[in-house]
Amino acid sequence: MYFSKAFIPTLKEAPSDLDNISAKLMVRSGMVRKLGSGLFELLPLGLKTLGNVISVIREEMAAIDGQEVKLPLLLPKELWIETGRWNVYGKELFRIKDRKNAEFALAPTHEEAITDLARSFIKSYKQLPVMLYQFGIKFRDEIRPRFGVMRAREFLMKDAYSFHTDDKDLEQYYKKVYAAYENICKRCGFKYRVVEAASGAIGGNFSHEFMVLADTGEEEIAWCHCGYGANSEKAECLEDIYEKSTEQVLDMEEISTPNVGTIEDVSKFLNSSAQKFIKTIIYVADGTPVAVLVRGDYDINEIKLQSVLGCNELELASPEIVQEVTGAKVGFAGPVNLKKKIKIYADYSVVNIVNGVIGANKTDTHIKNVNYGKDYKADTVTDLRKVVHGDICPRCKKEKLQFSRGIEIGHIFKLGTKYSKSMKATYLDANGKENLMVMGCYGIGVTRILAATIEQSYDENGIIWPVALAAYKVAIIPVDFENENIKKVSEDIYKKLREKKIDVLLDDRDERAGIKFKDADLIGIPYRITVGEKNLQNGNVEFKDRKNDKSKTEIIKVENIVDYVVSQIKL
RNA sequence: CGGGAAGUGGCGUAGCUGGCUAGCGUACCUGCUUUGGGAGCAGGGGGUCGCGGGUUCAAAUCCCGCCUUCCCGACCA
Repeated sequence: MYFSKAFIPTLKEAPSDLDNISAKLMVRSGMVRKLGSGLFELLPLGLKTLGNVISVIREEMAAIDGQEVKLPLLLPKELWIETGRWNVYGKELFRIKDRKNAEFALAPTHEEAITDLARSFIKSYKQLPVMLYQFGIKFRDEIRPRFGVMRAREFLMKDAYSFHTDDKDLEQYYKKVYAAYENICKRCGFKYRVVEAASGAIGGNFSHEFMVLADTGEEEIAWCHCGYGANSEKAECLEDIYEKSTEQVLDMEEISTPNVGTIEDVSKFLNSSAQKFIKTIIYVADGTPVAVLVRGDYDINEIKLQSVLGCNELELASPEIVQEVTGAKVGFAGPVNLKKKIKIYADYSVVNIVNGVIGANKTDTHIKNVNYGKDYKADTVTDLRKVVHGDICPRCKKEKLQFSRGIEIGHIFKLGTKYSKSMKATYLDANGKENLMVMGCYGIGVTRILAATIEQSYDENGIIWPVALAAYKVAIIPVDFENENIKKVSEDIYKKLREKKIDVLLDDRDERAGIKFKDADLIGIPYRITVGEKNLQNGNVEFKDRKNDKSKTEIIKVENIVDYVVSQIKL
């Protein structure tokens, strides 16, 4: 492509409504334009780069027998009613009506559609396993679109779904997908980490996230040198790490604590530490209030709680409900003498507290010297808190957990029969018996990969694309395109590289060399050939790797440059 | 949804407190000079100052409403 004919509107300054580095660079380099909050137009350069990401993914999917399909974006409500997600998915689901007033979902994901497809054609165990995937637009009415294309309301996802006869077969295939995803990460040049994750609204009980490491990432990863890694919202806390104090167990005593509701206030008031506290929080799970206990210096992990409760909707109880359940204002709840009988869920951290402090379920009153077993009991004691710095790795139980930030670019799930059950997707086994298909699903944020790559690979001049993803692998910069000799040599190199099937951008614009260098750097073209008068007099051109400092260039003979570039690209 | 900020040529912005020719940088067009890391000079085109209403002789500026965007907290590839 000749630059003068290319639609690559680069900008010197980024528009002020962009927040992070990758969004700014994507807009400045003319890859995308922002149309509205969470809405981006892909321009030729962006689409061409995205195409390279798609090619990489497609090859890896083909390698594990994935077959590509294309499903509608407009999905009938009925399918979503079948799985119950029409109601569960919430406000994030775009819902629209047609002229007949029939309702549709703008697809945020495609489990319903694919399961419907599978059940209509797959009848026999002989047809299994099968994996179908697509590159499809997804719509999600995000609470807060952010970070350019990383959290957009409309984005491109590669979503894959596999169908199996049983768990064992799924397990084997899951491992293959895992490996394919690792290949994709490697080919995109990512520094990444695979972590255990919570599965959220998609469902299932087992999943892995592929995290691209970047300080600007939205996710926090907890990991250990022993190999353990988990999304911090999923990372487990051990049961037996809480020492039991040897102080003498005392009897409960009510104390007046007027207007001191928060843990901080009460510990000051009692001259005690937050570790003595049993924080009691009232939640409403699918309409039913529950009490949740955690040690005062920890926080409840709502994702763990939701999974323990097995509920669809979980929210903090309103002050009215707290009043109704405890008989006191917010801030004075405790597990002893709850006014209304509700289930109590306790985190491991509270059990060993000796002579603890709790709310008395009476406004402006606390109780001290509370002991588990003697004074109260929970219905369930389990892991309910967030991990914190200093926690021990739950796997090796030796080292402290490390924390990093990451961008989630892929997520793979073992769905089991969650969807095949609700949608009655069955097959006949060798004995003629009907069974539910066992499913897995596997997503990659394709547009997000572009942003994630940039977050990991840029400098003060712009993007540095890995060769595999770069829209143009080589930029040819004639210092003066009016100069016949320079022009001839540039065009000659251009032609020869094109013959080698290499994408090249020849900057034939009537601009000063400085502008051409700046644009090539901004766009992030991995290799640059500069054709200038001085070097040409000696039969040379200049070669530069974008990754290197600008002073670091190589002088190459004109007749060797094409082969040299080809050898560099293959490296 | 709650809390904060902002909307002025393509992009970045000044002007708004204290109403009265809408300015600067950059980008764009023309010409001359320049020519290896975002050149200089001269000339030029482009803005219903987010939208609607109000106050006023007069509104980018003051008042009311709406819309949009961004930032901080509950979703997820």
